[in-house]
Amino acid sequence: MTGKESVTNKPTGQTLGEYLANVRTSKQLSLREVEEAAGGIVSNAYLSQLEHGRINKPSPNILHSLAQVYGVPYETLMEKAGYIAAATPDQTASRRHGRVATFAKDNLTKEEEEALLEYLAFLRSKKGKRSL
Amino acid sequence: MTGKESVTNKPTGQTLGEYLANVRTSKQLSLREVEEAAGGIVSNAYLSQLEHGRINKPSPNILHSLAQVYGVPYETLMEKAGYIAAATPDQTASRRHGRVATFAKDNLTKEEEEALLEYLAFLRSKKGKRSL
DNA sequence: GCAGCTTGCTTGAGAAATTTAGCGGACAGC
DNA sequence: GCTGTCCGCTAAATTTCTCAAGCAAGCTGC
Repeated sequence: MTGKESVTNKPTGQTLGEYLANVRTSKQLSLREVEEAAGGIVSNAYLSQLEHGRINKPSPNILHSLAQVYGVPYETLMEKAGYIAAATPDQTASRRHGRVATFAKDNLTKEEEEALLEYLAFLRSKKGKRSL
Repeated sequence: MTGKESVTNKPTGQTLGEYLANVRTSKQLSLREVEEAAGGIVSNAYLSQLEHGRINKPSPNILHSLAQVYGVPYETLMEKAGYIAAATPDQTASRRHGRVATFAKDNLTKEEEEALLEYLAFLRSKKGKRSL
């Protein structure tokens, strides 16, 4: 499609539904077209409910899909859906981290690590299976 | 209800629930700890249902959150939840770099990862109890 | 004009997902 | 002993989401 982004939307007091409806009509897409463009992740029926405010908090993956299709920032939708509060333009992208990665690194003791390495070696030595 | 269902130690056939339970216990996290670490995106109650296979298709954002907290590849969870058709081991191995952070030394295949997690859980279960 | 077809949207029922509130058990401190 | 807190779990209530219609409007050819 022609990349015509003349969608002048100020994140003012628009609800999620209003906003979505606005963007869609601006781009002159039908509900069914959006459904298709989203790869079926949102049904046209569901979109309708969304635009009419019958659903308060669609799950983030739906919003993500719509953000893609509409070419609007994901954060905007997330904010309007009430997942992230307010959002001063400052903290849009980098919210809180730290905690998440903590577990990632590991809490293996040395013994455990050795045992696991050994076991892994064992696993690999007998690798002859072809399943899956 | 106390389904002792086949605890086949065949790592390949782990369900989403089994896998999640496995990872969590390996890391010695309680349900409520995970809830907290995920920023409240998954409730402890929900996690419990998840681990017991009472939920078929948790939404991708939940899975993503858990993947972050547990440090396991998102794709693995997505696949186990049935969103993407099972990838061949080869594809999975080379697909991305989020490999098991618990054991980042080696490049583990998905099967190996599962086997090791299971084994680790086994190791720790013998070793004694949690001292909090 | 009006049948038949298509396109855009809406609706309602029902199946899932997700949250809230609460249970009984284990364990520490008093 | 009690008391409080944490654990995993579950039943029930709420909400999201899907699916199968339905309605109105704009065609087309007759």
